[in-house]
Amino acid sequence: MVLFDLLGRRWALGIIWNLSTGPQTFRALQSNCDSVSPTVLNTRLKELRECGIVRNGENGYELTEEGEDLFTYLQPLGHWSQSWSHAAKLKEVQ
Amino acid sequence: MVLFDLLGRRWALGIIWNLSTGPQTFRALQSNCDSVSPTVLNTRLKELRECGIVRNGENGYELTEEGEDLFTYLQPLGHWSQSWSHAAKLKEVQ
DNA sequence: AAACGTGCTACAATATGCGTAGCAACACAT
DNA sequence: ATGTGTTGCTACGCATATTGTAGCACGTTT
Repeated sequence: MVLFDLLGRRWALGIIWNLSTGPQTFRALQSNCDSVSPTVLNTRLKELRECGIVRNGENGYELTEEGEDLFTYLQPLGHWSQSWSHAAKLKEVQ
Repeated sequence: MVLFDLLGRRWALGIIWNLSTGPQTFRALQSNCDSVSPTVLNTRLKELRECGIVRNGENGYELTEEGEDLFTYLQPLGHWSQSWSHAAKLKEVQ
């Protein structure tokens, strides 16, 4: 339940998702996340760092081993969301 | 990304998680979610219903087929979170 | 009728997020 | 050394979201 509290905050999932493609600078991450305000981005990064999911490495922010691990469990959601948004759009049309 | 926006709202994940154990009444769900305020619970339920993840059935609120499907992808996160919170606690001790 | 549980709303207080501006530190070129 | 650029990040005021408490309207049971 603690995990849901952490992930159930705005942009937490998006940040992890974006970092899965590789290390990014603060600003790059910001623009990739639909221009989140730096205030929130910094807060989320701080939380995720404290939980050992993200770290500030050589090439900017990146997922830790635990973060990568978490992402592998998160990835299936991406596939599901595609078919889901597809079905949702079909319903809109009706 | 739309999915992350939906799930990245407070209690959205918790609601789905709780409903996975079976249908629940509004109030039961509320007390199981750490006494969320009814305002938020109702808002989340409305959103989740509009997205076809949750519905109001005979025995109270329950997951739709799509909701159940989503949960199967969510479930591995529960396992991961256990080992993760364990590791996190170990770090606190240090 | 009285008592209960149901889903849900109203309202004020608080927390959280957003958007903009801008700082300090560093790199590099002029 | 002075400008120019990028970096991570903070300050601040405003907007939105969430919380907590109270209570309504409805149906069922007593």
